[in-house]
Amino acid sequence: MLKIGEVAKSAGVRTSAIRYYEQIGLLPSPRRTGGRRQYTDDVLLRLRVIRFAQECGFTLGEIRALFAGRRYSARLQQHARDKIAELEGVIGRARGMQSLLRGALRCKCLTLEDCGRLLRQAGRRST
Amino acid sequence: MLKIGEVAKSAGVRTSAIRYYEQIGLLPSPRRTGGRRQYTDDVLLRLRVIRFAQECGFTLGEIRALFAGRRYSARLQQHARDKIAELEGVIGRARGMQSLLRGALRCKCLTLEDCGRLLRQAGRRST
DNA sequence: CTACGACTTGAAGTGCGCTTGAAGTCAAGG
DNA sequence: CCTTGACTTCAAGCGCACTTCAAGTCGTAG
Repeated sequence: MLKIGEVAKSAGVRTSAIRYYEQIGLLPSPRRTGGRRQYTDDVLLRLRVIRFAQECGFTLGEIRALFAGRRYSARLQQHARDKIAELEGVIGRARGMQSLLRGALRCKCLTLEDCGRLLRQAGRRST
Repeated sequence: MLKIGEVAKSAGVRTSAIRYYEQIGLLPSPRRTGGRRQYTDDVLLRLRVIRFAQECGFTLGEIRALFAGRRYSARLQQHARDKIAELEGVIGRARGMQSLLRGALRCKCLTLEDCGRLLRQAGRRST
């Protein structure tokens, strides 16, 4: 059993963030001993997934939905598929921005404006 | 010459956002006629770049820096190179999240927890 | 000339993801 | 027993990226 401080330390999150996650229903409310939260190791895994999903651009609300859904739920599976597609868009945009920046470096107009030719790629596809 | 409303419409941004961008120095303050902003077509290009960069995870502050820097500035070029590298990370994480979701779909534990094996990939590399 | 809508400014409000502060509680060490 | 420090709750505050509101101005159509 881990105290919140230990969890925070080993997960690299602040205790305030952990309490906040619990508050918004992203983490289950753990058993308490004398009012204090007692965590099992599971929470560390869960915090890792949360951080990871966050880094991929998921909001806490979306992550909560992923956790909360019943297994085998068609709606949830669809959500997952949508997200996979969305991430494809993220990747495409990131690649586009890379080539924009690389182009900018090459053509020395790193103010980006006036360098319209770089932006024709950029103009396409919005989210 | 375009009025703010026309710019907003053709760029798909709200006028409030345009004024906000100007306020924070992301868009230059345009010439005014009787107090009203008069834009040239340039602004449309600029707004496209702004939106695009935003979608790639740049903050408005960073985008402003990219615009503001003097051409040929070594510091700016370094910033661009750093960003290119950062985007590599973004792409990697997005791919990781995709395979996490795909794995979750396959193994039917779409609550993501209990599915620790999917997370070994996730555990690695932070930002 | 007047009415109307699109514009102006400045200030306050919004939602997200937390953080910070105040006031109090619990438990382990000296 | 008492102190210390990590914990508790609840409320307020913060930074970002805007939006909304209030009060007033401009210019064009009728």
